[in-house]
Amino acid sequence: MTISIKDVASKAGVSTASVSRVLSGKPGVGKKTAERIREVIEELNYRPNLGARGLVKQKTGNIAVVVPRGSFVLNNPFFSTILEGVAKAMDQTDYNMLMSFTSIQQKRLLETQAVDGVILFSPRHEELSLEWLESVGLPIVVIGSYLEESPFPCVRPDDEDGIKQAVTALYNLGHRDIGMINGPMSSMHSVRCLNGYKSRVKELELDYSSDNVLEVDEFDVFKATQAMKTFLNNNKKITGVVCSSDYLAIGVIKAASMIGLSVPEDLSVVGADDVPISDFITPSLSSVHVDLVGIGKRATVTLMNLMEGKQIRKKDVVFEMKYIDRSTTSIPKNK
Amino acid sequence: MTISIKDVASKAGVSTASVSRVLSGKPGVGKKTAERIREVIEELNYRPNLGARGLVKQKTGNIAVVVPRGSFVLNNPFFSTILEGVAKAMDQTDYNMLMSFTSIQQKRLLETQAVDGVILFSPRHEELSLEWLESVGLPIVVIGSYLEESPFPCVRPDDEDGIKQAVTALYNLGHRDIGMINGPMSSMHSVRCLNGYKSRVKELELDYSSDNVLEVDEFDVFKATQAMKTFLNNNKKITGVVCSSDYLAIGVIKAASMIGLSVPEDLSVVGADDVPISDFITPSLSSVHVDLVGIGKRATVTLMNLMEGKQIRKKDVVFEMKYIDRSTTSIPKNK
DNA sequence: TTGTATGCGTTATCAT
DNA sequence: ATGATAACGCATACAA
Repeated sequence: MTISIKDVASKAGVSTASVSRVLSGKPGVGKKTAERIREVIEELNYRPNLGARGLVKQKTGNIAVVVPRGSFVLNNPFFSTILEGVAKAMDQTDYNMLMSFTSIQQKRLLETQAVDGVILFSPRHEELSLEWLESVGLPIVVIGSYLEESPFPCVRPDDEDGIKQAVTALYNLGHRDIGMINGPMSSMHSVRCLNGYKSRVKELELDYSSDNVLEVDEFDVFKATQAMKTFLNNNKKITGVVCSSDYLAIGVIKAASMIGLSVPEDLSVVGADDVPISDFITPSLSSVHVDLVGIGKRATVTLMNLMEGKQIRKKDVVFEMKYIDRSTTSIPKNK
Repeated sequence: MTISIKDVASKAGVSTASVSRVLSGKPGVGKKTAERIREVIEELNYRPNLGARGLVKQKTGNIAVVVPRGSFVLNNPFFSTILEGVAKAMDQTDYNMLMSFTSIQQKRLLETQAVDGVILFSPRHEELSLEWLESVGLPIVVIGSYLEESPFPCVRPDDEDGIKQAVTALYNLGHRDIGMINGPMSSMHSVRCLNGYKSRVKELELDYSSDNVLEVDEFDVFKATQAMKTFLNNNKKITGVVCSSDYLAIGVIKAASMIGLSVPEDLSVVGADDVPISDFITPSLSSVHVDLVGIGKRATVTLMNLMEGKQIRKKDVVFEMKYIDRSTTSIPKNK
């Protein structure tokens, strides 16, 4: 019993064409008739059917937000903060946000002409194939970088430099044995972070050893914490650690406390990305800040431009990072 | 240049009707022709246009997840954890998740026949009018309770009992001066929590005073923290506080640390809902646990049933809560 | 079993 | 300025 354009047309005594014209604000309809039509629309509380419109215009009016790795991400403040930016920017447009978490959903979403464009949160190598992504032929903007050879515009933090700043900050405090907690190397993000760590450590003429870096999977918080515990136990000389995410940093703090190390007295910890909660927990987390909300907004705007056929100036937009000194870092204790 | 059902029909040398039939797995098509059609579909990599299908079937295939109060919620683990449950359950269905954060978006989404049903995160009184919600005539399930007179099925934590348990736990530890940090009373949740606090305090024959409860708006974290500081300063006799959410509890811990109170030595803190990060921070937060993911799942399943026209047995599903003793609570210090 | 024809709610083209 | 009418891509009632 939905009310259609025909209903308002007949009630207003005009053709559907005219109604459609006033609906889309197109010229070619008399002032008086237009007025009458508007009244009827109001009266009947008519709302156009977006699906039908989409059918003829070949546009759906919604864009897909594709986040791999399951719904886990929702509880990761890194993602949710960027998502906040995406949502805010999207509110400025006429598009709706279609979220999908599983690959089955994602495939269906992108293949069934259900969206006009997609925002893709950087998948890992094994997750979404570049080939398939290209084959769907949709405008795509990726957040957080994917593969080097990806043809899609990308918006991301300068994570490599971020980690460098973190190492430097620790060094300046007097730390000489600096460890690193990283995510899995199947993600470009982790690769970049490791690069940053390595190169800065060498620049500072500290000795680099793979023993000092721990690679964990953030999905399994429990396993990750366990790994950190043994890592810290096996590397007693480490006085400070940099992490590739705040999430991991919070885990390290927990692991440290479990084995009787206090932060920052016994161990300095710095995170990365500076998610909102990092300033909120006690002690507040030293981190390398980046405008995550801005990244989400920028990605959305870029996608809009892409969909309008505009030329994209920068195919790779990187947001600068900045070290924030808070309460999980201090001068190393003499051992 | 999208490929349609006609293309596969002609290439297979059959009518679109037959193609449509195999597509929807309906009987009435020969084994051999069906096979041929399937081959062509594969060959052409044909995918049905969901919009067109929706037009004729009067279904869109997606459901709206309506979260009021802006994208703020994304960074609130309470919401994102429930959302995780919604997403997981949704993955089991053929529906897509359309998220909306602003009221303009929400109106458009629900009015333009863009969705078949909606999951509504409990709005505050002033946000979404019951009248309007009913007028759109969509199947709606609300999460976390809305208005008493709401006709929509609802899934929520037993927050009233949760707060009672929190008060009791503190009492059993020896606390006699127990404060409360609550959200704004425009939300049913806060109303319920206050009720629980009041009634249990009276049952325990502690004296109730409105001076002992602070009402803050969780949106403005900064302001909230400030308010908590002055609250704690003005109520030195309080040795323990219960909070209507873990989010607030984390804030209290920060406020306490700012004015030199240590948790739990000087002040015991209990949260509510037990979001994942609460067990992860240091010291880990004592809280009243509830299966948030389960709530999300349950709401989704209920919505599915509602859309299928099934009779809903329980119009009000409440999930029980259970106190979890962790590290932010202890025996009160003698003053 | 298979095909034809119509309609779903719009927009757009072409007449008038 | 206005109105028929043909698409859009699909499902289905009805014929064959």
